Amino acid sequence: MTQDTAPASSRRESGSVTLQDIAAHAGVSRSTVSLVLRESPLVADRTRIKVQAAIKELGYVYNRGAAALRGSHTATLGVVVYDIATPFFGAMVAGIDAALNREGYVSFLANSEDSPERQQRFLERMREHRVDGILLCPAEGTPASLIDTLASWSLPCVQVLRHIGEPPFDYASSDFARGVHQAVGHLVKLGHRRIAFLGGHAQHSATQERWQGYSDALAHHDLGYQRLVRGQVTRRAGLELIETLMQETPRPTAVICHNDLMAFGAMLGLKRMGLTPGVDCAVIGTDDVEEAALSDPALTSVATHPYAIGEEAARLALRRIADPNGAREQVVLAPRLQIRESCGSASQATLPASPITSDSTT
Amino acid sequence: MTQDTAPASSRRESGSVTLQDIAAHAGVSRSTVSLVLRESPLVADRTRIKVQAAIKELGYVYNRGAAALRGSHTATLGVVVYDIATPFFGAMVAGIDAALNREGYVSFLANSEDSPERQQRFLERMREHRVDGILLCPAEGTPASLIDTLASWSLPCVQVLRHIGEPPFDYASSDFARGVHQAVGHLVKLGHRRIAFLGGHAQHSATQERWQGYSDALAHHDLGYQRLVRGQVTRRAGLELIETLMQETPRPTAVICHNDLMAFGAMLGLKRMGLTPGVDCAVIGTDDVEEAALSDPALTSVATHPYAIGEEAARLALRRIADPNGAREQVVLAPRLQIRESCGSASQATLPASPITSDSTT
DNA sequence: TTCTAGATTTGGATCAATCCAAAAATACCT
DNA sequence: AGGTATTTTTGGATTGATCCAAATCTAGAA
Repeated sequence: MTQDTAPASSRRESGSVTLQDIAAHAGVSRSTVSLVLRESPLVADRTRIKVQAAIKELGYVYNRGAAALRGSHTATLGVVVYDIATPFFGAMVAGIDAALNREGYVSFLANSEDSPERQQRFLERMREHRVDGILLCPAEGTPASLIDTLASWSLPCVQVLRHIGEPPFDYASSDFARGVHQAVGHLVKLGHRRIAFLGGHAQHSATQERWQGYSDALAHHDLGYQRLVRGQVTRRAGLELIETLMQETPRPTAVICHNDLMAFGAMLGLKRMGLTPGVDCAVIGTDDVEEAALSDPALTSVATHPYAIGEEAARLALRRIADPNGAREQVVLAPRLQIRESCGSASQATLPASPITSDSTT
Repeated sequence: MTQDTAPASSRRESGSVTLQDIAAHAGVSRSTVSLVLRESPLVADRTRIKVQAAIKELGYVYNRGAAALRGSHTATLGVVVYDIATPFFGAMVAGIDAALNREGYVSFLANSEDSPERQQRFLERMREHRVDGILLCPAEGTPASLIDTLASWSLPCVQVLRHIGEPPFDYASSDFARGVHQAVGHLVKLGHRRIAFLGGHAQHSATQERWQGYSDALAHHDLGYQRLVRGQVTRRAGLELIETLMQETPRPTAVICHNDLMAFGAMLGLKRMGLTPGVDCAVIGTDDVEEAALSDPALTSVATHPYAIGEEAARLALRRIADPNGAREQVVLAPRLQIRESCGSASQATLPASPITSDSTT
C-alpha cells in the first residue's frame, strides 16, 4: 500500500476527515483527539501515540476555520502598507512574514496605495475574517479616529513607520529625526554649511519627524542656511526638485533626501545638469536599500533597517494579541549612517572623484 | 443618542451581534436575514429594508469564518512569491491585490525566499485555512510533484512566472523567449553582431525560456557569436559578470540581461571599468521596472508588465475557483521592447553620449 | 368563496472544531 | 480492601452561519 508518501489519499473523495473520524479510528473520543492536536499535557502518552497514528493514517487536515469559530483566535493578522512596489516595503514585508511564520501565524496583505477608502474597506474585511490583529502603515489622510475605531472593534493594532492618533499606541519604526541629525552632523564635519533637505509634502509623522530632525540639527550646528523642498518621495521628484534647487543662489553644497529613491533621482538630476554627485553636491539618502551600495556613485544613506522594523512590528503585534490590555509599546530602532561616495568622503577610490567636497562658506 | 457615527457600539460588550439578534430585532427568522445578507432575490423588498435597518442599527459584523464552515468557500487566496523585496514582485503583488479586492477576495501572502521547505509549510497552512486557491511562483528546486499534491488536495493553483510539472496547468506570465528575441532583433538592426546574454543559473522555466529565446534569435539572425554567462539574477552578479565578460577576446558589443537588476549592475560594472554603457557596450534589461527610465543612462528594457501579470493571474485563479474542472488556461502576455539610451540608439539627447554604437563586425 | 400557482419565509439539521463539568480510570495510603 | 486524591477521558452544549425541505402567505382564476 502506498500510503506513506501520499497519506491515505483514498480516504474518501475529498470530503474532509474530521476529528470524529479520527476518534472512531483510534477508539477514543472527539475531545481527546482535540486535546492531542493542541498538545495538551492532560492526555496520557499511550493515548497520544495511538491518536497521532490515526491522524497520520487518515491524512487529517486541521480545520482552522472551525477551530476559530469556537475558540478565541484565528492565527491570522492583517497587514496594510501603502506602497508594496517599493523596495523598502518589500524588505519590511519580508521581515514581517519571517517573524510571523516562526509563530505559526499567517498574514493577509493589502496595498492601500495611500487611499484611506481602500484601507477602510480592507480593515472592515479583516474584521469579518476575525483577524487577531492589524499591522498598519496608515495611508496618507487617514483620520486620527481610525485608531479609536479599531480599538472599539477590540482589534489590536500596531502602527508601523507612520503614526496617527494620540499616544499611547503601539508603534514600530525607525528614529527618523535622529537619522537626519546624523546625516547633518556628518556633512558638517566634512565642512558643509549649506545643507538642503528634499522632503515629502504629506502630513505624516514620518515626514514631519524628518523635518524636525533637519531643523533641529541646523540649529544645533548653528547653520544659517535652511532650505526644505517638498514633493513626492519618488525618484522622479528627486530628479525634478534638485534641478530647481541647484539654480538658486546661493545653491546648497549638500542635500539630504527623505528616502533613497529621491536621492537616486537627485543624483541623476545632478548628472543631467553636468554636475557630479559627491563633488559638486553631496547627496545623502534614507533607508539604505540594497541598491544604495551599487549606484553610481555609491549612495551614503541613513540605514533604517526595514527588515528589522518588520520583524519588530510583527513581534509587537503578537505580544499585544497575547495581552490585549498590556501597556502600549513603541519600538523605535536607531538608524545608522552608512557612509559611501555620494557625500564626497570618498573612502574607496573607485571613481575618479576628488576626495574633498567643494564648499564655500559665507 | 450618538449611534449614527458609531453604530450602537453600546450593543453588548463586544460579544458579537449574530444573525439571531438581527432576526429578533427585525421580527423575522435567522434564515431570512441570511438571505438578505447574501442579496438573494427571494426576499421581498419590504422585508429586506426592515432587515437592513436592523443590521445597521445593531452594528452587525458578518462572520466569514462561520459562513465558510457551512458554506463552500472562504473568499481567500494564498499567494506565494519567492522574493517580495524586489520591485518586480512588488508591482506584481500590487496587481494581484487590486484584482482580488475588486471581487471581494483577500489574500494571504508568503515569501518563500526560494526555499521549497518554507513554501511547503505555507501551503499546508493554507490548506488548514481552507483557502479557495493558490497563486504560486514556485521556489527554485520545487519538485514537479507539488502540482499533483495540490490537485490531490483539490486546491486550485495558478502558476505564475515560473512553471513546473506537466501541462496542462493554469499559468500566467510573460513570453520571455519572445522578449529576448525582440531585444536581439533590435540590436542586430543597430548593427551588433556579438551579443552576449547574462542569465540566471537556476532550473526555472523562466530562465530556460530566455536562454531558448536567445539561442533561437541568434540562429534566426545567423550570428556566429554566442556567449551565455550565468549567475544570480542580482545587481551584484550583473556587476561581476560583465567584468569577466568584457575581458574576453573578442568581447561582445552588446549584452542582454535576465532582468533589469542585472542590467543595472552590468551598467555600473562597465562604468567602473571606464567604459560607457550604450557606447562601448549596449545593455538591454528585462522587466522595465520603474527605475529603468531613470537610470544613468536610461535603460532599454523588455517590458514584462508585472502589474498586469498579477491582475491576470488573479483573474485566472478566480475563474478556476468558479469552475474547478474547466479547461486549464495559459495567459502569456506579449512583452514590449522599451527603447532608451542604454542600447545606444540615443533617441533623446539627454546625455553627452555619441549617438551610434561602436561595433566592429567580423 | 375556494383553489392553486407562485412568491416568501421558516425551523431544524449541519458544518468541525472547542469548552466545560462530570464521569471513569488509575494511583496512593492506611 | 476501602477510601481519597489524582490523572484521563468523555458526552453534550456551543460557536454563527448556510442548506433544504416544508410551511405560510399572496394574488389571480374559477
